[in-house]
Amino acid sequence: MKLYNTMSKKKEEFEPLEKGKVKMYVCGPTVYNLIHIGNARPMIVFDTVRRYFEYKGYEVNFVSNFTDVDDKIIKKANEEGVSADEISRRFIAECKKDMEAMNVRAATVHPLATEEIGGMVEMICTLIEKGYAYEKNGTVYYRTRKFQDYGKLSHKNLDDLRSGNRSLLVTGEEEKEDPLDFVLWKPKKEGEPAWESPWGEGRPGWHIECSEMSKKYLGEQIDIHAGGEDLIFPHHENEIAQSEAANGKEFAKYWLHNGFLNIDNRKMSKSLGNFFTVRDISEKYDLQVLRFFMLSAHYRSPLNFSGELMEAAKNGLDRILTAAGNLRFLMGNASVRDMDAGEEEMLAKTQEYVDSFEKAMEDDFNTADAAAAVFELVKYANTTADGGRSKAYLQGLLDLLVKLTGVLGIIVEEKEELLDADIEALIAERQAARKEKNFARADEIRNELLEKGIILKDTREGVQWKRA
RNA sequence: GGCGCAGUAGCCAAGUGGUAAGGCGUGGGUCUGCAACACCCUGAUUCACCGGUUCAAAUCCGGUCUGCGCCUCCA
Repeated sequence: MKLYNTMSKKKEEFEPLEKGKVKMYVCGPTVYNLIHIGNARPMIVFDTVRRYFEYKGYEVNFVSNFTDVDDKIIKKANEEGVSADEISRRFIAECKKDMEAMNVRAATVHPLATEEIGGMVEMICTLIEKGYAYEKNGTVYYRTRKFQDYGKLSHKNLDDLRSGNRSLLVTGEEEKEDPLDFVLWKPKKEGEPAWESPWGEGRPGWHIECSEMSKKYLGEQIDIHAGGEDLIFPHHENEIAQSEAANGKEFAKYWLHNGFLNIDNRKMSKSLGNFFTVRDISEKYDLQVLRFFMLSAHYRSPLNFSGELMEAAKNGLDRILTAAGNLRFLMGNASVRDMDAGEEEMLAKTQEYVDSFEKAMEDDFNTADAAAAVFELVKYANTTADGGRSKAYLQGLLDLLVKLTGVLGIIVEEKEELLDADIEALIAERQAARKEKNFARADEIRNELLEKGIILKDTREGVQWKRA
C-alpha cells in the first residue's frame, strides 16, 4: 500500500510501527457551529482510509479530537449568553449526527481538549525544562528557533516566514523573543473559561491540544497524522515542534492531507455567501450522496462543489443502489438455489473487479478509480443477473457489491421497511387492472403510490418498488 | 515577495514513457401498454500552448499562458 507523505512529498510504501496495527490521528473540528461541507471532506476521506486499512486486516486505533475551547466558541457563548461548555456540547452532539448520516464511523476515541488540560500542562512543563519554551506574564511561548527541524513538513525556511510575518510584529506581541514563536498557554481574560497552571489561570493554545491528545491515546509515535491541507502550516508544523522536542522522537511517520473543497470554483466563506453546512445539504440530499461525491475525486485534489455536480453524484450513486436492489429482488424470486458450473465461472470472473478496486486503493487511496471498479461490477451484475439465475449466484454478486461499497462507506443494504398492507393491496390491484388492460386505473394507482413516495418498477419478474 | 498545486470530451474524473478507464449529461436503438430500470450504440486521431529528449510523451525536461492554494483563524 502506498501513501503520499506530505513530509517527503512522495508516495511511500506503508510500513506500520507495529505489525498489523495502525495508529492514526485526525484533527477534528472546532465545535462552535454546525459543521460545514468543508469539514466533511477530511471526515469522509479519512474514514474511508480507515475502512480500507480494516478491509486489509489492520487493527486501526483511530483518534479524532473535538476542539472545545477556542476564541470562536467563547464568542458564540457570549453572543447567546450561555457557557462555552454548553455551546461545545451542543455542537459536538450535532456533529455526531451529521457524521452518522454521512456514515462516518465514530473514532476509537474522540477526546475533548477541555478534558486533557492536565496532560497539556505537563507537556508544556517538559518543553520549558528542555529549553523549548518560556513564560512571560502568564503566557507561555514555544521557542521556535530552538527546534532545528522547524519547517520540515511545510517545506518552509524560517527566514522566508520571518519576512512574510513582519507585519505581525505590530500586533502587540513584542514580548515574544521571536515573531515566529507561538503560544502554548494563554492567560485568562475576563469571562473566559480557565484552568489552573503553574503560570496562573488560563487555557492552552490550539496546537498543544493535538500533541497531547495524540500522545495520550496513541503514544509518542504514531503511524499517520491527517487533516486538511490548510493545517500543514502552522498547526501540524507546530505539533511536530512540540511533540518531537518534548518526546525526543519522530512524531508521525506519515502525514496525510486532503485538498480543499471549493464552491463554484471559489473558496467557501461566509462573506462570499457560498457557505453550506452539512445540515443544509441534508435537506436536499441523502448525505450518502455527499459522501459519494467527495470520493469521486482524489482526496488530495481540490474539489469543486455545485448543485450540478451533486446531481451527477446522485444519479451515479442511484445506479449502484438500483443494481443492489435489483439483485435482492431477483434473489427473492429465484427458483434455483445453487450455482451451476457456468455460474461458478461467471462469479469467479468478478475477481477482476476486486483486483482493480484494490489496486486503486493501494495507490494512495484512489477512490475515484475504485469507484470505477464498482461501476464495472454493477454493469457486470446488470448484464448477467436475471430471473433464471440461482440464488447463490445473485447472492455472490450482492455480497461482493456490499463488500466493495462498504470500503467506500456507501450503504447499499435496504433499510428494513415493511410494506404496509394497503400498499401491497394497491400493487396487487394495479396488477389486476393491467391484466385487464385497464391502464387508466393502473396509472392512477401508480401515481397515488408515487405521491406516498413509492416508486414502482415493472419488470419481467414482477413489480419492484422503492422509496423515493 | 516566498512556497506549492492544477490545466484530459458538454460536465466531473482516472491515467505519470508504449499508443486515452469510469461516471453524469446528450442523441439513437432494444425491452416495456406507458413510465421507470437495464442493456447496446453514440463521444478526445487527442490530453492549455510552444520548443526539446526518446524508436515511442497526456506522461520526462525547458519556457509561456491561465486558474487556484498556503505563508494569519480556517478542514
